[in-house]
Amino acid sequence: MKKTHQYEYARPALTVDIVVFALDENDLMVMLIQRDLDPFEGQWALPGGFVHIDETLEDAARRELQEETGLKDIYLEQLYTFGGLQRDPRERVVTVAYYALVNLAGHNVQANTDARNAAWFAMSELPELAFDHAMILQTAHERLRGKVRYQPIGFELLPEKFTLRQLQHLYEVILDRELDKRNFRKKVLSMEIVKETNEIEKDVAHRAARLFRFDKKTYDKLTKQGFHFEI
Amino acid sequence: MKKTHQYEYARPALTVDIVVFALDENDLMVMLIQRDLDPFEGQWALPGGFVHIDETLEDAARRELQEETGLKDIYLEQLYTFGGLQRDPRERVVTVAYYALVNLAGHNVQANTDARNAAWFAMSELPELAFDHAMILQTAHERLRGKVRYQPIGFELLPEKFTLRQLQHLYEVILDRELDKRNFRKKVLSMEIVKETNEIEKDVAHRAARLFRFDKKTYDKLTKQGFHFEI
DNA sequence: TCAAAAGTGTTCGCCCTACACCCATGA
DNA sequence: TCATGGGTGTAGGGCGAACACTTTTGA
Repeated sequence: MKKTHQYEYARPALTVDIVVFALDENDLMVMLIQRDLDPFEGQWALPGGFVHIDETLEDAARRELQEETGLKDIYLEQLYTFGGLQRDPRERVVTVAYYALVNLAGHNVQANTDARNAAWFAMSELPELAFDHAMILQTAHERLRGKVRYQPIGFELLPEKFTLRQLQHLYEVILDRELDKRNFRKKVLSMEIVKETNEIEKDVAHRAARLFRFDKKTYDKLTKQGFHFEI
Repeated sequence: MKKTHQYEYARPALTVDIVVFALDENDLMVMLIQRDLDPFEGQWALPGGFVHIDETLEDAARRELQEETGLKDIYLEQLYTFGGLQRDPRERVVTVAYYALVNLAGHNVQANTDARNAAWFAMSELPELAFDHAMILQTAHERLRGKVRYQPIGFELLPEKFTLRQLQHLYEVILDRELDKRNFRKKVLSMEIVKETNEIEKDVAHRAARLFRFDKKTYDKLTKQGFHFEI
């Protein structure tokens, strides 16, 4: 790196923080880390950490996620950059926040030894959060609510094969309102991006539902033709 | 500031860049600055600069805008944060991009002496841009196209009082398609957020159109009641 | 009186909504 | 056979799309 800076002023520190969402039976869940260092020692916080000089922002977010929670290869999207002056009591820290969506069943967080301080919390039963993480989490929640309706990102919260009831439940939890079963099915199936498999659910004490999967290829093709996903 | 950093690694530099949009008779315009320093000396670039240690990101964006273009008190919103490793040939620079909307008629850029290197360009006739600013501009353009349809931000590009034809033209330019005059008027007027004034346009060589204004108070009230703007 | 843009109404089809019953399966 | 959720059809209303003519004004 050349030493030809125009400005030699003090620089803010730069971090990433990640809001990881998942879907429980009944709740939207978020992954939190219990801090083992000051400040806010013992309090819960979003996973995250400093951006290294030789990694992109998304790389930093993925690295921190893996280190702190064991999660990898998951859907990740930039959320917003928080630059308030008093975010961190130690010094000026600007953080680029990301949000991630995972399928709870497919990722065993507890298996990772580094993740012993990580845990899932229901959005309705959150602990007090360190720093301004409550605000970041709220921003992420609003973004998810808004975006899930016009981008097919909800599928990231489900296993590869899912029932239409599961999909409907997902929207009901995120949008926080009930949907009509018949209308929901008609709408989803009329878009051709959710394809029937010939498998059915297992181990249920009643008629087993058919499993479907999201057909990304068809979605991409239709999108190029001007198709617009919307629930 | 206490000197208790956990990490003393090299830090990326942090800047802000701003995409300022305005509306000409026929085109969407963007404000660019001709660089007078290396790198990219003489090339056009987005206004922007380094974030000071004691100012928020938005404050930095507003300060740079005023210094470089003379624009102030305008609509400004965070766009995206760009953190690629090779954005700046000198060193690692992360930039928080904003976009701004201004009413061309209301802001005389040329009046500001510091803005002698600033100029408006039609989006259809852009010069080559410094750094990764072409990508930032493209991202801003996509955001504007997407957002203008479901948030009443388009009014920021018009004078306080405007004709429905002007408003329609705005949407036609940004969305890049023609709209039906009758349907457009019906839709806009059926939402009660655009109010008739009793003034008419001046100095036109034909029947003068009535002037309208955006009623933010009513918009906020309706929004609280669940109303959702959409064109 | 002409040119140029302002301003207005109606029909049609589609999609969203609301709503109730039969079906398949495991216990 | 019963309990549980899976799965389907239809009618009505509202909204967006398509479309053409009259009005007003200044030149």
